[in-house]
Amino acid sequence: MRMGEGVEWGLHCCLVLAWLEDEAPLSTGRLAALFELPPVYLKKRLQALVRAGILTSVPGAQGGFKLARPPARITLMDVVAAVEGPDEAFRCTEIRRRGAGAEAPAREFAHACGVAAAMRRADLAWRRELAAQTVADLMAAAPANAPDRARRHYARLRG
Amino acid sequence: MRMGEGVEWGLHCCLVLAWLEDEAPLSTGRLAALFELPPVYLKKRLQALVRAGILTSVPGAQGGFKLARPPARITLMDVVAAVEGPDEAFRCTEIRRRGAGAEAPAREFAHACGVAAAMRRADLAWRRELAAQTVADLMAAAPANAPDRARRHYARLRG
DNA sequence: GACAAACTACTCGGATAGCATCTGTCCGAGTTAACGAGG
DNA sequence: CCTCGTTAACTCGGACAGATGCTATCCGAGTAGTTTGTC
Repeated sequence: MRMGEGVEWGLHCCLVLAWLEDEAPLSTGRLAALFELPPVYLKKRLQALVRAGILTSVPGAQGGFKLARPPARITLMDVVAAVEGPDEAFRCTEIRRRGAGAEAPAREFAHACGVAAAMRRADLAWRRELAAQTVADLMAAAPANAPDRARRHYARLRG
Repeated sequence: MRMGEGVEWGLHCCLVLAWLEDEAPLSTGRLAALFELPPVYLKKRLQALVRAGILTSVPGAQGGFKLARPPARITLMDVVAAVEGPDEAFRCTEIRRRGAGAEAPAREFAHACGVAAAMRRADLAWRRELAAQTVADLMAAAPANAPDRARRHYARLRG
């Protein structure tokens, strides 16, 4: 059970986009250069964030990406769901109905499987924790000089 | 980010092993027949539970698997970690050090990356919820006649 | 100098390989229980 | 009746294909800003 690296990329990109909001929009190439990431593949991931309504894309020359709403209103849950998909990790295949369960009365399956319910409880706790943290919180936790460093590095890319 | 079906299989098998404790050990074939699962692949997953110390295997004729300790002392976290591996879903690749971060002083990386810390917080909430539930809790939540049905179905397999 | 057309730079979306992991199967080695032969 | 060796059933561990999803790249289509050409 492993999470793709697109989540890490997406969150760091949201952070940079929040710091360099006045430089917006930032192109894929510049954004990729800030973290030495493969530009084309990063673009694919950013497009997922656009589809989810977290970023907006500006086409044309000097185009790029910018945040669709203030950092305080972008939760980590939003980004994870956008990149990894909305469905939960555990998928119940209802094996309780197979084999020995085949002869059980149908009403016994009216309520959810106990195993699935337990896994769902854990999944909800995970989602609740992700939804409680925003990109603004990440900005507050970052080193004080990180924004300036990103801004300088970005200016060098433009020059 | 999807979890393999081995977790579902493992939990249901632990449940059956707890119900039919006096019939132990249960062979892979019989256990697989109770849920109509591919026997050989199920065995591979059960071996993972043995390596984790959740089950014990009895070799030889009339051999099979049984619980290594009482159901109340087997948490869902134990089973998930045994089947899916112990490492957490989010893996920080330290992209903060690449590109713009390359010129930052080394001491800035002494504490963990904010993004990784946030994801870790959610992961811990997930693990805490899994560790708080045991196989005994699953037994209590299951339908009252499910154990008897499993026992009858199992007796038919032996006959 | 003003306007329009062509041009450039960029993004979007899909199509396409390469790779890793998950799913599933097979086989040989080792272990135990049951059975049978011999004393 | 007891003992020992053989047979059978089972598990363990690893080795080996197929399927699925993730990583990564490329190309054509569309859009906005810029440049060039014409009046």
